[in-house]
Amino acid sequence: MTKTKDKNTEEQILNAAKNIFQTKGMDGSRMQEIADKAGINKAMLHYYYRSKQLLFEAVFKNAFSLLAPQLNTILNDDSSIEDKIKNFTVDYTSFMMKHPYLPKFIIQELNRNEDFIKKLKENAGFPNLKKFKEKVAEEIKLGTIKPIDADQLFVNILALNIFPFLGKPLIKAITNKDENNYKTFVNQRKTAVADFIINAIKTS
Amino acid sequence: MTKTKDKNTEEQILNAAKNIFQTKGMDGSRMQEIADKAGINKAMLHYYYRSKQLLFEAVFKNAFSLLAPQLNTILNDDSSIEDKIKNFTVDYTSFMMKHPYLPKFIIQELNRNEDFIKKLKENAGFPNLKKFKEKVAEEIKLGTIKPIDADQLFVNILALNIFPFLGKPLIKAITNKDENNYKTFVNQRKTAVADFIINAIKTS
DNA sequence: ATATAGTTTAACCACTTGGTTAACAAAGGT
DNA sequence: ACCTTTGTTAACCAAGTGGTTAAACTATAT
Repeated sequence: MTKTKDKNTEEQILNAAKNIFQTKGMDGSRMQEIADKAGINKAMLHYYYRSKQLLFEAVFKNAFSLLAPQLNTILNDDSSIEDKIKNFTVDYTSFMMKHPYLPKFIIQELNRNEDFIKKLKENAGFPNLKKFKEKVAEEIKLGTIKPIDADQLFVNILALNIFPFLGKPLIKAITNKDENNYKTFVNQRKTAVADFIINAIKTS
Repeated sequence: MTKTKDKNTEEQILNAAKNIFQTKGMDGSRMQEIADKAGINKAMLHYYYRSKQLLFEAVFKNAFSLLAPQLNTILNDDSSIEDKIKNFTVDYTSFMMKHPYLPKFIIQELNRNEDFIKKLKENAGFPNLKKFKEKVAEEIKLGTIKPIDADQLFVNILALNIFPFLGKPLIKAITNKDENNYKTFVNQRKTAVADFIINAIKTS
């Protein structure tokens, strides 16, 4: 409905496609709806992107290329585990509050087509756990954190940060929060989650 | 394709519909495909369930009625927070390993149609946090656990337990695990997650 | 046996879907 | 000016979509 003007057609289409695909998913989206939102003829979608599948892939890769760097910061920098967790939790949550559809879009579409991730894995910049694992091993040896499997720790960090954006309708219902309460709740998690994780792993 | 015989038609349809809807979602599922899997004529779907929407709702309610009791155990029993967490983590993960599509199906469809949860909320047996909150407050007062917002704790528990079933393709790719490794990984979480949470909240 | 009600099917229908086409307009180079 | 390339549109198309129908089959009661 609302069309964002003043851009060249190709970018216009990509923006509209982002909007529709990310809210409705591949299966729930219609080419006509994307064309309408872009304010152009449906044939233009095919002129620039050939098919729904290719247009979708353009949107998906674009979305994933926003998520991956978020993960890489925690994985590849040289700070302590504690700092990694603190920074990641604040940064990731702040970022996702600006792009609330991103996590569900990526998770949902990866579940729909598991082959998709294979292509992404070949890309440079795909998240790699090597350095993170070394750092965890090092800090366990130093005694600053308790023994824990690095994969488990990584998944825990991810889970605590991503889940509020995936399970929002369920959480809102169970905890009886309206949109505003929920926003406050998620904001509090920026520090609450970091504290929680650090308490769980730091040596007492 | 594979049809499970020896049941009355209505149940046959519901089983096929479960199978298709839970793997492909409402938008990605076709009535013809459900009919094929049930081994019956497509008209029978409408004979017994009137429309795709109603058939879907039958499947969804059925699925949610499996999930809700899982949550209620942790919320409504009288055991200590520590025992709640230990039991829930083992029980929930074991249950979901048998029904791996359930979490993504429910989360995805709740995101697709946020109104849906309103109907569910009216149902008796919809998860309620009252007793859990009281228990958390009590243990904080007693000093057995550190001060923490009960909603945050609840979401943390949920996140750590559910996320591995939502983000499986992503986690598998990042942690470089095949199907078998992943199964082992999730199995280890039955105790690892409980320990993690308890470490995070117990008073030192 | 025969009527009655419930069950099942093949064929059909209107509409939507992704995608194509042919004609046309705009721009750019010569 | 003229031609070629690029961008854009309305109209169209075949395949698929959820849903309906009328006829046939099955069982059960009378």
